Amino acid sequence: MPEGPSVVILKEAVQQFKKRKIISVIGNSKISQERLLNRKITDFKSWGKHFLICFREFNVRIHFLMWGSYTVNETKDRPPRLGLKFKNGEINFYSCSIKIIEGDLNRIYDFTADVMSDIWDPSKAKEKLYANPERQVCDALMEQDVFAGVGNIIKNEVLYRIHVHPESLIKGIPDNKINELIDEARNYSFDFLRWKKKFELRKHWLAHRQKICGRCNIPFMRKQTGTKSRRSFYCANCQVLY
DNA sequence: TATAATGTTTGAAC
DNA sequence: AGTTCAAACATTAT
Repeated sequence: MPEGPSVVILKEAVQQFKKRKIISVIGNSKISQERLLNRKITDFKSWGKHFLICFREFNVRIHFLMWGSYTVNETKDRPPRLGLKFKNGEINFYSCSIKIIEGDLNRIYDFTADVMSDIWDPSKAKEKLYANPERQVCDALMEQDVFAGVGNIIKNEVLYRIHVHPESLIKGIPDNKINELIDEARNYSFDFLRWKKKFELRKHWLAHRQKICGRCNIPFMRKQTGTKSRRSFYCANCQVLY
């Protein structure tokens, strides 16, 4: 369930529990369950891939890592890591990482770095990119401090869209391409959101897990790239190595 | 059935 | 002391 747009979908799915009191807490997470019991949720927020349940004096951070999932008003056939019940329904979180964050979220998170945020700031992203000119673009795009919410699917699709080879160094990429990179990181994320809501995300993949380049009609490269060593799918012909 | 994969943190090893 | 790297976490589609 990982990338940023999926967390936005979750946030929308739980709006019915905003301002509601938790009447039961279950789960095998290490966090204190009694801390949540009888507390009212003030808001749900997200920062990149982080889902945040806000209370008056603290927050619960949920990270789904690679295989985490959730259900709303349903259960799976195994105990949740955290399950919250309300008078009007329930949310269950499975195989995720859960942490309490004390105090004000703005002290921890820079929401202008979240590609899905209303206050996303592309100029700050650009500064952060140029602060590490030797970095490969495939690593830079996945850097959560720069592009919070971007994961491997978005990385592959963005680089294909803008015809840039994943192993290009930031310092070699022309300035107007850097602008395109930043714009598409956000654009594609919103396309991802729209398609995922219609359960047709995969249908629109042009690079991720694809075998043939639709533009050149030749086989895609598939390689672990960058220091993060994540899979890149790219066309060695039409994606330029800068 | 075995494998690989939308991710991150931790702590050991160098 | 700073960097690198494997392990751990745990699910599901292919």
